Amino acid sequence: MGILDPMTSSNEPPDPLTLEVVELIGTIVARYHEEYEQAAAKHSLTGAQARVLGLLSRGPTPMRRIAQQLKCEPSNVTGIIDRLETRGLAERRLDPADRRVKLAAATDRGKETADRLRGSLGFARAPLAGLSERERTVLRDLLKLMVGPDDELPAV
Amino acid sequence: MGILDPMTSSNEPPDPLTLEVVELIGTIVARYHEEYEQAAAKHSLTGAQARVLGLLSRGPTPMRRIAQQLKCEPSNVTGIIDRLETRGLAERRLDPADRRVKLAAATDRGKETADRLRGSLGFARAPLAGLSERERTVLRDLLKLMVGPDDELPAV
DNA sequence: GCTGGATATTTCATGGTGTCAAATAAATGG
DNA sequence: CCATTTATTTGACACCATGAAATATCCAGC
Repeated sequence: MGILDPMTSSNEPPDPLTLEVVELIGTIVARYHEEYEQAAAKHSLTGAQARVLGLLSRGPTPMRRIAQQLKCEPSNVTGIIDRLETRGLAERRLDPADRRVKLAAATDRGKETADRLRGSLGFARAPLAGLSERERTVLRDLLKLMVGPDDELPAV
Repeated sequence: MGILDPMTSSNEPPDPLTLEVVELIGTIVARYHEEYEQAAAKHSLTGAQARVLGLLSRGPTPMRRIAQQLKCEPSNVTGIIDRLETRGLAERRLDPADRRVKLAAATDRGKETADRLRGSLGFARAPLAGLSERERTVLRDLLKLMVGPDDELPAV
């Protein structure tokens, strides 16, 4: 399971090395979020709106699926899409295959915004610039080990 | 500067390796947050409340300082402390040195809660369990390179 | 000492995010 | 055809967050 899996958060004495890594990750997480919000704000979007718009830019998506990716209740997505819709960045379409579902889709303006957003989100590149290709390869492999088998794709 | 430093988020073609690392970090960030919220929820706290309680467990803290650590407006802290206070986890004290400031402090119950919280927050240990000591050392060094000089401490 | 400007906190209005429960509509399987 | 399940929305509520304005206090300079 994940980082917080209760079954594995044992009572072993936390060794200093592990604690150091944990703290480093905490720092990275804090920066990542802070800067993600800032990037979104530059386009007058909240973090949630930016995330959803990013999802939509991959193609029309059922409301339910968005909720799953965001790990929140479907009723919450309604509001987020509402706000994107009133700003002309997204629209609702009917799914011809199943009349219960509504597909949220990015409008052209929405796609543009998502593109510009992705541009300013090249961010995590910056700190990696200080690493050689060899170092980045090692880092990737270690992170992969940490993350485990990729059965779910990130919504960020 | 930080991860999102606009001066360095250049227009170079993003190489696939870097993108992969970025995505992995995104995954870790998402998990970290999700599981932090869950851990807080187990103690009937929101993420923000858990963070503040963690801060308070280090000692009485002026409202202003809390806002700085959370990187939010002071007026926001008022509400968070209010809610912790009505639940008997925190209290406001007057600063004898400066009668303008109020010190938020964890009550005994608040300290207990913070301790239990810290316990369930050993989480990031779990995914590191799969790494050997040697691997963790390499990971630490690479992350250190990424994070850069530690001039600010994380509030998470 | 007094006064003017800075500082710390709170209050109020407002908006976004999130949950839960209930309503509606449509699919699906007996 | 009917009961059940599934997808979405609505409404009520709590929390987080901001910004502007009010209050109280400090502090510097006169």
